[in-house]
Amino acid sequence: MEQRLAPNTKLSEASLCETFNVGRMHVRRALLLLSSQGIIDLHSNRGAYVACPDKSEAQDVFAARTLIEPPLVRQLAQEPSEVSLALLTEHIALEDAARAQNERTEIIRLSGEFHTKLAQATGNKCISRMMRELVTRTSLIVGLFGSSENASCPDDEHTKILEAIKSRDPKQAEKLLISHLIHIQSALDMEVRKRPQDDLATILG
Amino acid sequence: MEQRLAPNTKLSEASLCETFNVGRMHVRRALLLLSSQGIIDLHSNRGAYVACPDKSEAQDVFAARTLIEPPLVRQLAQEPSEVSLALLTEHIALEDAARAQNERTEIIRLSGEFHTKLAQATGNKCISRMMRELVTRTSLIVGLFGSSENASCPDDEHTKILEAIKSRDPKQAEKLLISHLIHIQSALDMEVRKRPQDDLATILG
DNA sequence: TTTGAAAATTTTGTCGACATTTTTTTCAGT
DNA sequence: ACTGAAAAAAATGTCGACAAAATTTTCAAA
Repeated sequence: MEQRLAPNTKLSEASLCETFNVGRMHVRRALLLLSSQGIIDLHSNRGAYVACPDKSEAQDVFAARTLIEPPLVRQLAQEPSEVSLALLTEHIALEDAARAQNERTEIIRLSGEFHTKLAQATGNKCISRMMRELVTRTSLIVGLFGSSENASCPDDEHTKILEAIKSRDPKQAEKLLISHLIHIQSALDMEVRKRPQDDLATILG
Repeated sequence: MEQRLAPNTKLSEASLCETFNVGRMHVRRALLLLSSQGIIDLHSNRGAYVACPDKSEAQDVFAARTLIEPPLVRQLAQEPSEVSLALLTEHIALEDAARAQNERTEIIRLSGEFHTKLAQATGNKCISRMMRELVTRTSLIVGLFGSSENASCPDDEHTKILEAIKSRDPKQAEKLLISHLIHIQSALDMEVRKRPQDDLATILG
């Protein structure tokens, strides 16, 4: 989620055991679950690697989000609960703080998490789970295909979406969200992918 | 998917090992994956049980489907591939055949699978996977809350949806699908749930 | 130096044994 | 009989050892 692990990074069981001080069984369980979420790939007899989505997979993720998020936000803007609005407002504050302090990994994580929280605001566990998975995979894709600069810096787009929700304006919220998704996509270059990379222990410390 | 295993049925590791002639490791892996899909519940130190969704969870599943499937079908009806149409047509034939021969489990399975195949027809792997999970859980819910008679017998509703898609009529396809979903829901009684039940080995043979 | 096959090492996959927890059974006391 | 605590049985969780596969290294020949 924080893009600290580059796609194709090998996740060997031994390293993970050492890093997290747990037995192989726990590591294997975790890897199995992550692979079921499309976050890592499990190659038989060859180990686990951070997933490296190709163009087609990336398009599928965005198409799925384009299908789900607009009706989701529309619905949310119809009758948002006060609690949800408060949580989202709080989240925006965190995003701003992270941006102010220029904390790259934090910005990336929170940036995705906003969308997860939109889904949580519906109060629907299925939808939350689906969005969480889609957002995680999006993070991977942005890390792979994103131009290094503007790596998912929607600046105030989240703020505007939340404002539309607050003013109970479904049409506007949906419209802003759609253009937000398009904006994220347009910052990607699906043809050129970055270099796969290396050393696990160094990264996770 | 075929509703042969009632909610709350205990799935003990030993039984599963015997039934499928595999080691405990394989059984445990399978159980973990099934639990990640919400099909079974894993209680720590107490084993695996077929999930028994409560009213709220059931509503979440239907709300998720109501959110996703209409735009999905709308999109599909805009430009369906010939291959997809052929597959769906073929599927309807299977459904009719099963109904003609009155094969209960087959009817139930195919009935859900139609929706999965609608998702597959979009060619989007994410969407397919999400729908497959939602459909599976729906099957469980219908088994739990459904009045025993008309257990998911949409008769010709699937046929009509497919016809709307064939005639490139997104609005109509969406409309039919929405009422289809409502129809399924209305056959449920969320208040009265059926008896939890028993014996695994007998059922799976 | 380069190539390629064989050996050595490392890594993953599977199984069985044991510890822990839960469930069932037993059995004494009311 | 009925209750409830103790004992027995059964089930789950975890670990280490070994087998199988993949990767790296070694080393001889071109």
